[in-house]
Amino acid sequence: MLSKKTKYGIKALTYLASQKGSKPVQISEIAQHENISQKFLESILLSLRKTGFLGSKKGKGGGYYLIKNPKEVLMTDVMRVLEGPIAMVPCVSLNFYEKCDDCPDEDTCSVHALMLKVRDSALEVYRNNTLADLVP
Amino acid sequence: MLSKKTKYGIKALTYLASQKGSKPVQISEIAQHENISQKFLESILLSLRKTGFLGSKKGKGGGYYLIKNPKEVLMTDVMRVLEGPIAMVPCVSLNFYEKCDDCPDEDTCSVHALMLKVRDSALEVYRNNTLADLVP
DNA sequence: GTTTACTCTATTAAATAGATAGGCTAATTA
DNA sequence: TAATTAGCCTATCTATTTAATAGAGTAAAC
Repeated sequence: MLSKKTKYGIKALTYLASQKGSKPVQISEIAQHENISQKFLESILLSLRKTGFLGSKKGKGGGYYLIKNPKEVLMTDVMRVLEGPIAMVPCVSLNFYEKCDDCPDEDTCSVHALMLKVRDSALEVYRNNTLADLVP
Repeated sequence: MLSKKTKYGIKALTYLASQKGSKPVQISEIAQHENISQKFLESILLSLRKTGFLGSKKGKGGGYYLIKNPKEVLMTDVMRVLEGPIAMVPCVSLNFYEKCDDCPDEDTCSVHALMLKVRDSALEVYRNNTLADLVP
């Protein structure tokens, strides 16, 4: 299940990507336009700023803006920051690998084998989609 | 994240599929071989029986056994029973569709568009894998 | 009729998601 | 410089879900 954090984050990013100029957009405007709890959105945008996707400006006329060109923002990166691992199981994760404590051997594990394929197929989708592709 | 229920369920199914004869296998044997809490496994196998994947036999010499040929058990069906929807968002689910209450229009929703692609790619994997493919 | 092993209900502990509250800080504008 | 605006940060709370566990009940085999 996709978390609301990720859902809201993607919506906010595409909203920013759809802006004409590069003027900062206020949190309240994004929250209203996308039907998101403003306080919750605050924390999401903050983490997107800390991870290098967004810049911000304080005070009157302030707000958030995209740092990169939407065409250069891979959904792989967005997903990893917002949702965490793309793999459904840590033992097939590229960026968040962890060994299963119950599984004696990954090479003969049926779950491992299946989830590896699922991860690859998801990765391909995310790699082939940038933020620009999501703007309607 | 894949739930342990699904993980254990798949392991149990592949263990049963790897059996030579079609004799019932006891819960305790599966639990031991796959490092699964026996009580938890009990409830999982029960639900797999109720959904038509397994048969069971009570009393001495009893246990669980596969009802169908492993080659005819699509992972799509296994996943839906154990994990629930394959889609990461209800609004792109084939079998568990639900409208998002916050989203005014699916056709212009960026999350919807992306998750549709992810669902399709996952579906393709599950459709092209049967239980037989998972046996090492 | 005793043993075996599945069946069912109930309970509980832990983790996580989602939301909310409130004060702080920096920048703008008058 | 004072007032206002809007992002920054920390803390807390509740609901839900997951995973595990306990224990009594029931059907079949021998």
